[in-house]
Amino acid sequence: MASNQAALSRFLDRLLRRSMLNADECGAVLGLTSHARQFRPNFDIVSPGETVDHSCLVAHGLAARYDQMADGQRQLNAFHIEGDMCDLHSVVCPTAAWGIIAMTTTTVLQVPHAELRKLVGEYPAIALAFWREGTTEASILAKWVGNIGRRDARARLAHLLCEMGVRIETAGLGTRNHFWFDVTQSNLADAVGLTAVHVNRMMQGLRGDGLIRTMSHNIYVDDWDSLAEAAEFDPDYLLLGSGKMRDSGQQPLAAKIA
Amino acid sequence: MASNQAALSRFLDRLLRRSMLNADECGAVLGLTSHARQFRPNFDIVSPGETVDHSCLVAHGLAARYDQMADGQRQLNAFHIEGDMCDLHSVVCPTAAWGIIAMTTTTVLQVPHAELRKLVGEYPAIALAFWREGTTEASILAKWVGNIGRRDARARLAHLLCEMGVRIETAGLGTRNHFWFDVTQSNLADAVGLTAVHVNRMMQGLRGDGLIRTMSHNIYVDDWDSLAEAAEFDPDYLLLGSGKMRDSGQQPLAAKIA
DNA sequence: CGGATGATTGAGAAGTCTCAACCGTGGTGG
DNA sequence: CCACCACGGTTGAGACTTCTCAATCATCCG
Repeated sequence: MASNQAALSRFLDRLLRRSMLNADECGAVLGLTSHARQFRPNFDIVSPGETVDHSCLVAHGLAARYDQMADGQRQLNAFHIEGDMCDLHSVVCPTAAWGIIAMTTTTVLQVPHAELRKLVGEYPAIALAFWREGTTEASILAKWVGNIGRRDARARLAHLLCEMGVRIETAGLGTRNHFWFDVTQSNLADAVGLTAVHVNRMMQGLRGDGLIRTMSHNIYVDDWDSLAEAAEFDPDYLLLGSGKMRDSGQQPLAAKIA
Repeated sequence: MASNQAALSRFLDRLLRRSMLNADECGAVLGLTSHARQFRPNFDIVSPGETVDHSCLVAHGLAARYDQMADGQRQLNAFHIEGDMCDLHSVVCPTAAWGIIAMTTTTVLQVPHAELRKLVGEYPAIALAFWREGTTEASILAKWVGNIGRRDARARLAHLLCEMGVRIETAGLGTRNHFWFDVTQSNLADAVGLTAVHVNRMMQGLRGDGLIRTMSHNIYVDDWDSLAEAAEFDPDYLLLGSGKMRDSGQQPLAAKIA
């Protein structure tokens, strides 16, 4: 279970990025039991409409949440990197309309809802930390709505690359200037609401202008500032700002220290 | 404060639609204190990036959450009808990247975070109900991503009208066949990622095909089935399904009864 | 070597945007 | 009470982005 521990530790790190938890609470998170499962690329981790009794922690690989259209088209609406509990909200809403799919070969840890509910019941600060994670998800989704609704193809792609770069860097899995992002151009198209053909041309544009290079699913951002400018990227919506909160004390950290 | 009570009651109804709360918990929600404020159309209820110490309950009117682009373009990513606490997540994330704007003349009740935190600390079931509300928001946002990313103009508008119809009907503020929706075509455009001109033509199309009629911001849906079909509308994502949950018992209602 | 998958290219079609004008209505000031 | 103004809805024409379809190329793997 060594690898399970490593993944739980990543998950805890993610929680601690936005919420303060004390030693007991951290221990409780690390004490979660889980069952590892591996998924091949393009296989469903959770099928649309499925009712689940566990949440999925991405231990290795890359997963995405998606919405399926009647004509078979697909729209991705989130990427889940290592340490993300992609299904955390299923604790309170066990039947979701969306599905979760493995982008690359992906190992997930299935954590029983019963255990998560127990945590939430025993530690109010964890309940609020989980709620805060959900709010972060919503904030990212809202940004995606704007990105897809109001930006052209080039900016959409640039924005997605900026987001993934910052998230991966924050999670300690790479840097914003070089990270591993194992998606096909067709997947990218499904994420930004474009066609694979058009994504191809726009990526050529970004490469041609010297903003990025791509080598076998490694993204090298050679000119971060220009990429961020093309994307109108402002990381505030990732809610990584200073306001880390301690909920048992019912006070923001800053207020508590003062 | 009679009108404040009415609004809190609508908010409680909304919570009870997806979560089971006992008499104490209901009483606690209804006992929230609040300060009413009125906003004229197109005025910010919450400005982008603002840090707030209260949440906003829409008591009368219509509000929308939005993302502002650098060139002044705007993308709406949610509508908030009467009884919606549009800012509930600000309890755990007081600084949001988005703004909230009044669509029509709107009265909101500002509820201090301190009170909401107290509720959440005292009643675990309320904490989970709030988390569940946030999850619902995220589910709707995810659907919007798909709607904007993967559907054409006509379907996007049809989907928005279906969503608002069902939400308004569920909230008891109208029916899906006739409801009040006080937005300009320009607002609609900002919601579905189109141009006001194109929204105009598409609305003419929906009217011309006999699906809807519009009269001074009243929407009459004359052919719901066709509208839903044009939209590929499936209300599951609104999470209004049967699975109402009682969280103190840590069991879904169905399981508890069984 | 053969086959599969993903990236790339080209050309024409379609959907949506832009700009500019005009119309209808409700509110306002003289 | 009326003229005027502002705003929102409507229309037209041309431009531009993105899509569609189909073919070719490159790489990986058995």
